[in-house]
Amino acid sequence: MGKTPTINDVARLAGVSVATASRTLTQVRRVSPGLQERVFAAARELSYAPNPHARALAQASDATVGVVVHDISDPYFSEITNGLLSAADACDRLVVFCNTFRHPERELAYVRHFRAQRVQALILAGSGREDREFGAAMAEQILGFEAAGGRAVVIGRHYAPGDAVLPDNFGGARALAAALAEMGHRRIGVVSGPPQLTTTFDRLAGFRRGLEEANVELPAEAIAAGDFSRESGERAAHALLQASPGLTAIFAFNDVMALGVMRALRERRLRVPADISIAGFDDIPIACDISPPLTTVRVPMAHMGELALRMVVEPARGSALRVEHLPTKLIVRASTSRPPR
Amino acid sequence: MGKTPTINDVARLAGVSVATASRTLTQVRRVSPGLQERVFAAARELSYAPNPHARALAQASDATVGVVVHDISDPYFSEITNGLLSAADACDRLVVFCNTFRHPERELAYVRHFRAQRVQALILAGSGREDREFGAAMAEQILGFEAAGGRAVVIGRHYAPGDAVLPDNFGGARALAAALAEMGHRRIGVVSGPPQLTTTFDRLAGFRRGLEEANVELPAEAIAAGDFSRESGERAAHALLQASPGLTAIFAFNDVMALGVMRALRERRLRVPADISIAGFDDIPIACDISPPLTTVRVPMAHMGELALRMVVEPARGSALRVEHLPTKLIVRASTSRPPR
DNA sequence: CGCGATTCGGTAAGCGCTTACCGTCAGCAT
DNA sequence: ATGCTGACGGTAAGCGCTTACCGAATCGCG
Repeated sequence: MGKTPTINDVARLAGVSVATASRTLTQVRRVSPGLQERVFAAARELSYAPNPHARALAQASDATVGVVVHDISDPYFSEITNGLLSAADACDRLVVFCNTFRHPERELAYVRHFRAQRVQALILAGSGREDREFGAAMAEQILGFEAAGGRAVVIGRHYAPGDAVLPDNFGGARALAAALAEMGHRRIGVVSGPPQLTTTFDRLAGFRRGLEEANVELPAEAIAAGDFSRESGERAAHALLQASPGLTAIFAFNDVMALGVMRALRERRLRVPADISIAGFDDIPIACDISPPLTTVRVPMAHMGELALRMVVEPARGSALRVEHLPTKLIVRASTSRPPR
Repeated sequence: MGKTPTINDVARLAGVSVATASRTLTQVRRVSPGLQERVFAAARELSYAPNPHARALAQASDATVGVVVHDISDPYFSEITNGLLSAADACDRLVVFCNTFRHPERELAYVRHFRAQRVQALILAGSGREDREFGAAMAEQILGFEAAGGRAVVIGRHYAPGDAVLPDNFGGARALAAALAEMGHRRIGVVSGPPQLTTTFDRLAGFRRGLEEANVELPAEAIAAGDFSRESGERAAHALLQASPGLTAIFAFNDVMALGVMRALRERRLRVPADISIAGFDDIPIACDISPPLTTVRVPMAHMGELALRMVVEPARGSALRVEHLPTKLIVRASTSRPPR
């Protein structure tokens, strides 16, 4: 009848015990070639698929990888996700995603959920937060998770323990500052990200450093915070130009906001880059497709995803935390040029 | 010690049997208020989290929703996914994603995987295929899944049984054809999608119909197939202009390819829309942010995702297949205008 | 050729939960 | 009062798999 076959059926058909069937199927111990063959044949004949829950229950852990993402529809995260998924496919792992919609509580809730599910690995793919309380709560979760044998990797700088994949936000922003200064810009506006994110913090610090090194000032009113969404970029640009009409360049902390900034500039009939230059961060795929193509800092997003997945899957070697620093790269395109006059 | 608490611990602490504990926690049968209270208190005190695998094993089904997507980094799918996830969050469901990278075999493999996992619900979020063999194989999987009590929803027209969420690809393309003809275009190029996808089929059919109704021809050499990627759009546009230099408009079957087309036109020093008009399909978020803003057909992607999730989660009423037809809407922006002269 | 060492199958005990089934007892009609 | 019903707790049997443990068979060596 229609029942899905169990390992018992396989064992019976192969004429062996369930132990032998299980062992051949999981390769956990040598089984003589003859029996092995019979078991495989039986499994194939029944088109047997092991019940992952039973397996997870029996061995008290689940091979899937849990991923917590801020916002999957943000190209930054889609790219990371893409890398993650292709690496997962390569090593035959299943990945479960959760979207926090940028709510810290949800982030914690999802991590707790994954712990309950006994996933083997956990990837935090959002930025970390400059928030003591949150950091402590998350650290507790992660430590508990790892204490129970789980493996955790964070993407971006977190105050959570665990292996990490870190893009060089600081260096990228610094290089961009240097480049803008070099072009002759002296009055630069910044559309930053949510202040509590470490990503925002690092990009700002890097940009500041770069400007200092070039002796360019960055007054407080030339900084407006966005939330990494297009709309926020648009709003911030208007605010910025209101407060400091003489800006010759605007740096948005991600490309998505840079798109919003561009739109704001169009509304104000400012030409890019003739009247004002604009730069973003990330180098999302469409950055080179818009007109003018966007100057930005390339973050190897897909690669970060792949790396994170591989780190989480390969066995821990020793107990040393692994931290992979990934370089970012300044990509100068047509949206920036020397300032007018 | 560090063991995670089980329902036994909760029962013991509350001074009841595991059956009572389980029943209070799952609300499956009335339990007297007094005991109920004690169980909840015990669970809270131990910060008990049920083991989802044990639960899935015991009741032979798993509350998570499996989603099969073609390419999560394609904005079309990220938007659907976003809708899916927010609906899932609202009803407290976990969602597992798989990316097929557009390989039909993987699509089948993932569906099989989800069946093995006994997920309660399955969403096929990619386009269907005009492929008899594939359709049959998929239909078999879906039927088997549903026979075992699972619920399946497809997004887009599939040859698979199951509830469906269907955007009006035909109508949208037809409306666009009418609009272009109305503007005066007579020589229109098409960058279509992968020929085996039902989405491609329907958009082409709709566009054809619209042109016929306006007495505009669509010769075979004015159609080039892409694969929904930016690069393919760029290549196809070059091919098209090579073959038919006199085109006054190009319709790309999705916005991502339209971006590629735009780039190709820029390379050829053609102005949009002064020299040539261009239109896309989907209305992905950046469609209105590029310059010129893209004329396109809006597909309610996020809404489709939400709807699919809700359909899959709410109990089946009767055995009638539910099919939700969703309208699409022509959005005319600056990338189209009347043809030159 | 005997004996310990090794290999490899099988038996059975769980993993943590749900739920069929049974027993108890209060409440009610007769 | 008695018997019946219904409500509600508990007992225990799984769900499908892994794996510790045991014992039989095989091997190599002195």
